[in-house]
Amino acid sequence: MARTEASVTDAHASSTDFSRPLLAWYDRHHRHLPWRTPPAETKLGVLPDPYRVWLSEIMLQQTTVGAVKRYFEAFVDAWPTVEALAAAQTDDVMKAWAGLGYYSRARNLKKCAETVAGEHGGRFPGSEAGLKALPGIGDYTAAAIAAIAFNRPAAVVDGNIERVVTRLYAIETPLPQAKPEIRAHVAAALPHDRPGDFAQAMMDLGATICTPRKPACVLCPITHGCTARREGTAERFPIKAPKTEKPARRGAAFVAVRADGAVLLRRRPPEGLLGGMTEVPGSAWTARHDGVSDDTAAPFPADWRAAGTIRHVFTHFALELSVFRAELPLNAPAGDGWWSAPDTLPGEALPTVMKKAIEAAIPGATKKRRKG
DNA sequence: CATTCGTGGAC
DNA sequence: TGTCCAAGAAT
Repeated sequence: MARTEASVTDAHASSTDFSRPLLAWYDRHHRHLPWRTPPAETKLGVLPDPYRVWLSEIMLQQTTVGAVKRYFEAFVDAWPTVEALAAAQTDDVMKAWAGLGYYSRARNLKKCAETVAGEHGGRFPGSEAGLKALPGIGDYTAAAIAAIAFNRPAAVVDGNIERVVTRLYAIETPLPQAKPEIRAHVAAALPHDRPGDFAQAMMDLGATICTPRKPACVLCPITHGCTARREGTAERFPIKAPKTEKPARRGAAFVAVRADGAVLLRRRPPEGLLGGMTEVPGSAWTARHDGVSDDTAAPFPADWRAAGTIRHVFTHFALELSVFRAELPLNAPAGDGWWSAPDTLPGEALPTVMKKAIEAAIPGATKKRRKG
């Protein structure tokens, strides 16, 4: 059944002007986050430190607020300014990032800090174009920093805002096709007095009310102009293209344990999967099964013994890793890698899949001990 | 425009 | 256990 002309007109007229009720809701119900300046202060003209905004935005790319908080605190403790981060050792940055995922973000974070410190006098550009020219900063992050840290009228569009807007206007076009249309709606609604609060209000709304499943429409401050709400179809949006299934890969990992408990590690290539991170020696990860149930792929001859199998799911494939363990003498060579003692192992730049492999061979070896 | 790039929590 | 997916960027 076709929509009446009156309902379309009404929906459009009320939806384009949702910024005021949204901001009023944000003033009362905003989330308290370590990197955020609350609206009571932004309304007085107090803006957050661009360094902290940038750091949080990079960490929050495809990553939940809950996971980011600890890392954010650790980073600002270790490196309080962009100059401090620029002067840091890249390996220390990778170690601090270990476990957060998408490690190209950490590599670009360091490059970006060096550029800002070295070529911009330690100050982040305030324009979207200037920000987007920096490593690791794309459309979303440039707009977010411009709006939040500099109060520039930038149209911020993240996953939350895509969901909110596609529901407000019942946009049937699938993502990412619908992105320009979504951006136009955001730009049309943008309140020029509070662009930073508006962006954060939209994201808070998406994170706490306009959620992917079971949205709390009864609590929504802009439900009045929402087409999907009126039609009872909120949960259908946003429409997304079907995703391809993940292939399986297999491989072997070798945990060499020296007589003093040290473990043999090596560095992965700087680009690509887990680029620049630390690993134990292992085979290639292939779709085939050969050479993973025995020690034929071992980096050197030793008394390799099966220590179990671990599974880990990456973004685009699932991995099954056969883990082997061998005891090596104190004078065993490290080759291209290094021996990491039991007290240094937990602090290494080990991605989660590698911690799982080491844990299979040496339970507890990668756990960080609490002081005291 | 499609792929590649992690991880852990929610349901 | 499986599935989705979270403040996306680079190529």
